[in-house]
Amino acid sequence: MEEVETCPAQRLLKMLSGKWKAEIFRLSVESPLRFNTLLRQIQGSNKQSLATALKELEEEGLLEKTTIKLKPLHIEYNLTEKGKALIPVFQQLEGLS
Amino acid sequence: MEEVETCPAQRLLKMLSGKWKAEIFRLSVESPLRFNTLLRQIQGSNKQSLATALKELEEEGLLEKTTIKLKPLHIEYNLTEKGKALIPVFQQLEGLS
DNA sequence: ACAATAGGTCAATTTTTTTTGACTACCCTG
DNA sequence: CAGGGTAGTCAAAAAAAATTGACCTATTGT
Repeated sequence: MEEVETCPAQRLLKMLSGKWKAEIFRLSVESPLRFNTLLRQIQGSNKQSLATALKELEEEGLLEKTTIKLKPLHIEYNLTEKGKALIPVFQQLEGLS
Repeated sequence: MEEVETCPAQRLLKMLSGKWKAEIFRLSVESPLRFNTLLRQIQGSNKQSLATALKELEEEGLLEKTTIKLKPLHIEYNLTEKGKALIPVFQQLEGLS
């Protein structure tokens, strides 16, 4: 399908609007995320959806994936600077809810 | 389906993320909107989608519908105060795009 | 060695969103 | 009174997003 891209905020807005993204984002502000922990934290979600959401947030440059090579050897997702720049946007949205 | 509503920004975010909403919003900042004009302005859109988007934006309290009872007798959609409060949110989003 | 945990992928299905086309009804102009 | 503009609605179809269940690999703990 032909994407025409008129409004500059549209793409970002659409990317953020997936069913679990806002919640993932909110949790990422509190602490680094881990996949299975997230799966347990967000009731009603599922692997596939979380995997897709995390990948898209990563591709958008809002989260970054790090392999922690010590002790239990796991993966962490952290907010990037661009991600942190979105915090006030969420706060404003919450203020209007 | 059971909606659980965890993140407060989620509902608003989802409501704003429809395919044509950002563009409708952007145009509404410039001037009052009229249905058929919008249909011509937003290439690729269609009646049904615009009607749905306008209704949802209205229900959310971001736009208000007014019947202009003079001259050509038509309907206008204008940004409400709540709608105007969203302008800086869009600006921030555009800044990050 | 065995089972559990972590972090996923894939294909198929279901649900939601968007689009299409047909159809209304009310003015206004020539 | 015919044609055009305005502002829609409705049902059906198509497209996109979300969910399910099976499967997979690697690392740990016992």
